[in-house]
Amino acid sequence: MSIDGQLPPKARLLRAAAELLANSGGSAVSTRQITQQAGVTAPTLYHHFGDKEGLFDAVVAAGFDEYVAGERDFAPSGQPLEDIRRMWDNHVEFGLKQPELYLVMFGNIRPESRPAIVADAEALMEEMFNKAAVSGQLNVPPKEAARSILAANVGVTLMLIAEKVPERNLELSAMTRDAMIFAVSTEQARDNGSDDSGKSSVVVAAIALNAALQASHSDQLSSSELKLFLEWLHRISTSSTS
Amino acid sequence: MSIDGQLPPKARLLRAAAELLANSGGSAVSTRQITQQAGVTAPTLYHHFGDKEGLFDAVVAAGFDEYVAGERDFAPSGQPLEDIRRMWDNHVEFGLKQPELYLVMFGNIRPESRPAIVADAEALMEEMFNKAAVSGQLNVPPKEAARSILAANVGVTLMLIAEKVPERNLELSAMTRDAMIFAVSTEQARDNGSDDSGKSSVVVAAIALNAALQASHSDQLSSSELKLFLEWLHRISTSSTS
DNA sequence: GCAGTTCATATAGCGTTGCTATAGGTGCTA
DNA sequence: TAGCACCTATAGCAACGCTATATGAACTGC
Repeated sequence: MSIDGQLPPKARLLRAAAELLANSGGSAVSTRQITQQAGVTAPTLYHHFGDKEGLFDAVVAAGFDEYVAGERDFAPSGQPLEDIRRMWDNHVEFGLKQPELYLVMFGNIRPESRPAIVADAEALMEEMFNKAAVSGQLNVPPKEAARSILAANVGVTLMLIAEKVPERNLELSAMTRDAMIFAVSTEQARDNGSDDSGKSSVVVAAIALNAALQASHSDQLSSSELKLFLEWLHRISTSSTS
Repeated sequence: MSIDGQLPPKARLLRAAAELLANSGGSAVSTRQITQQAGVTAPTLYHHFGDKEGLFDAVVAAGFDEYVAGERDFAPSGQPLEDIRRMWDNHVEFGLKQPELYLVMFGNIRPESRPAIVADAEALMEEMFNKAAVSGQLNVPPKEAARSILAANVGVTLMLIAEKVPERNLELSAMTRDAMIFAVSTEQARDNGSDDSGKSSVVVAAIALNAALQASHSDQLSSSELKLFLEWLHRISTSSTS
């Protein structure tokens, strides 16, 4: 199962490490696995990459190029905030598509040691926020906005990765994304008081009622009634959120 | 350097693990270190805790108690959203005070394996959001709000931990916190005379929901369902919930 | 008081990990 | 051909998580 062919050992090591990482399923990947799959022996790895972390950094660098490509490849829409929204989604998508690589990049956290890649990602996002700031759409400095959004973006992505696939709910991402972007922006489209105010008041009321019922051990309703009742409330409160 | 004294080996192991973890400075802690410092041998560890992760889980459980104590120990201000704000700050403070322990609790992420502790923390926060929902201060379901806020809270805390101490800027936390809380809240609750919040809100919410349902041609429910539903709402809203 | 049982700890060692001291091969320039 | 970098392999070290096995201690039933 080794990677034969004409590639030089260094490239074979990179490729083997990336493949094993992608298929590891969360368990650790050993240097012996990597060198065996690459068809080389241990000293070759350490000659080219110094140590295991060096190899992983190199893999991450390649992964980051892919990440950056995803972050840049859409045409600027002229609306920086819309671009940032897409940046967020690209970030989450990248994390869910390659969770192991993402975890090496963003999940390998140790106190007071900030991976260079985080700074790079932050710079990428700050660059985008600068455009928003130029057009007066920001109410906080771009740097702060980028740091804040990236932190939330990483937090959401990590939480989604930790969840089992069938339970992953991208609403979490969309909601957090919009909340954060709105918070740093100057747009005031919050309360239009227009048509959907009726709808949203249903939602608010249903949510409040639902919570109140769960809080008080309501003996107004039998348990089976209550169950159905709550199910309806849930249907209402989740169906009409737009 | 071993922990002598009268404590049973199990407690000594827990204590040694917690101490070593707190002083590890980010590097890994081995079972040999732990057993040596505890003054026992390896099989004792595995007899009591199964494996290394079991021991760490036990340490985390103790750490979580401390975390929960921090999250609960302030008196409810009567303003749930204000309490949530303090919850957020407690979370960050806990993470910065004991980064290694925090990383074991919230930073040990693997795909599709969600640590039980995350679910616990989420439940704790959801509980608080339920109170906010009761007083009609939420515009999203409490569960979604809790997940979203917790994700952002963890993301911010991890990012702060990764930064070198002198560069840590708590503005990042405050800003993200307020952004998230604002986003899930119904900002209208500001000028409420807070009198009619609480238990009677069941009635208020039920009435509001009732009116809203009748106003909109709700096609979420069938007509017979709606009839029964409204009957229940009537029962609830005309009786006093304890 | 004594055998039987269970719990708790120790001795010794297995297999794997990341990594390296040393040496040998390969291809280039002179 | 000689010399010199560069690259790779053999073999093995120390540390890791973990365990098969055995021994001691404490309690139970008769």
